[in-house]
Amino acid sequence: MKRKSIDIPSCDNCKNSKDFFCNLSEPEKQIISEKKGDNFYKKGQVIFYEGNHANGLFCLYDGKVKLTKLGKDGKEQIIRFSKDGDILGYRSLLSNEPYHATATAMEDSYICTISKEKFLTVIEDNPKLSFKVIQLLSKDLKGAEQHLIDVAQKSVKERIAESLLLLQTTFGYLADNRTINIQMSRSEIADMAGTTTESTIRTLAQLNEKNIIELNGKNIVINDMKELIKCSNSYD
Amino acid sequence: MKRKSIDIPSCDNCKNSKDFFCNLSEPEKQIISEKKGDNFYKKGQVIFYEGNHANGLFCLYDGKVKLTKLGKDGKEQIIRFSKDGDILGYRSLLSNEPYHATATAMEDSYICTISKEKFLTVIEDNPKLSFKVIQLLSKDLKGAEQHLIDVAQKSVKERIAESLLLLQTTFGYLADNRTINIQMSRSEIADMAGTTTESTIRTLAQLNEKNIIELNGKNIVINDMKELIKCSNSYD
DNA sequence: CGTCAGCTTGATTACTTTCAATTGTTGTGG
DNA sequence: CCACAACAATTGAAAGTAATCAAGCTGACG
Repeated sequence: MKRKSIDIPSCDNCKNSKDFFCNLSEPEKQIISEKKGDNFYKKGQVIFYEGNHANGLFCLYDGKVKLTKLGKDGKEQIIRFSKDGDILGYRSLLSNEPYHATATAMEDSYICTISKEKFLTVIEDNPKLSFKVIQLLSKDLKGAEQHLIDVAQKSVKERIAESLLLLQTTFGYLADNRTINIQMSRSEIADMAGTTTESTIRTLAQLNEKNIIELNGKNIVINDMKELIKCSNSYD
Repeated sequence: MKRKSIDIPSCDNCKNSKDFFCNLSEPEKQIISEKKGDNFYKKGQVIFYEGNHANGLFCLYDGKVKLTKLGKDGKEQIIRFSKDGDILGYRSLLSNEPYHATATAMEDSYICTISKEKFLTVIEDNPKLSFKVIQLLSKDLKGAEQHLIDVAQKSVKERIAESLLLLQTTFGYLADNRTINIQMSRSEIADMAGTTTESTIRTLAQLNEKNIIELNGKNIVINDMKELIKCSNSYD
């Protein structure tokens, strides 16, 4: 099994210390970082399953994760992504409910685990951390509601364009500044846009035809961002 | 203008004191309840508009409210409902963003307003209130994600059935224990299910045909709950 | 070099929307 | 109280969109 060669996780390098956990006092940081579990997840490996009980918080040190929910006839729907510096699983943990979605590594990832107890200890005495959680939830909720309205009202073509734009804003470009920095199968893109693999393929082919995007296997290059936005019919 | 004859709002009778604000100390309750604005909203009246700046928290004493977002070509999408004892507008207030949705009274309603400053003062020193907010957001997020997957994967018939079920669980029945306790136009139901008015009418007619529901003008009676659930293809 | 999974394409079918026309309801002013 | 206007609900027919089904194709890998 090949591993990405990255530094071994340390909270000092972790983007989360600068963001989510930035308001922690030194003792609090100690509590969080000592004896945290840190794990390597291979591409495709599941971090937690929808319906399972939540007993920890996941801290994404490096990698890319998709959150999916099972829908009608077992069809998967991608509801959100996480990447370096994101926190995962805080919602189920705080509302004391089972995970509502399944988290899967989209590429080899390093993810640390913070136990429920430690996290709750720290958050109880730290209103600023609560506030961070509120902000995260607000952001997720806003995203979910926007996604909802997109799926409800847009055509397949518009949803595919929208999905590509979301992938770009979420994961950015490769070094060439043109290729979206994530590889997904056609069926994963379909799960994201809420359509079928076949329709996804046809739509991507159309966009390729018009030189709006360029397809290199699983790499997708955005040639004409302006036109892609127009295709997505964004109204915000 | 006719008004529903209800008691004038008092925090003592308000469901929110027993729920959202239940952990407040007496002095805190004083701060919140003194000089709060309380207002009557006529059916159809807008409480706040998408895009406007948030400067207060709304406390729904009595009534029913729909939250809508504008989508493609100005088509409305209903994203959520609020009713007696619900809090509105906390998200935009806490994340210091403009309202992301428009709130409209679906029937005559009494809604109190708590100023931003007062609310922030109280929440800063009250972790339990923060936690309440986190729980509300979690619940909304869960609902939005479920709604997303429903709209993305279900047929119009399933979505209409689902919408009726949601209306029932949200607003309950009238005294007869069979009629859904809310009146909506066909186009509002369409905005909820993410379809057109015509399709909504046809689908409701079908359900009526099969004696699963009964249509009395704007009143909808659920005759066969079991079958309606089956129609909605609920998988949870 | 064969196999398997993912990708692609075409044809057909099913479902929804759209458009147009009609009927029904409600509120208002005379 | 009636007539009218405005809006909501309904119905039918036609057009469009996307899903489904079936069949090749391709590339990675043992």
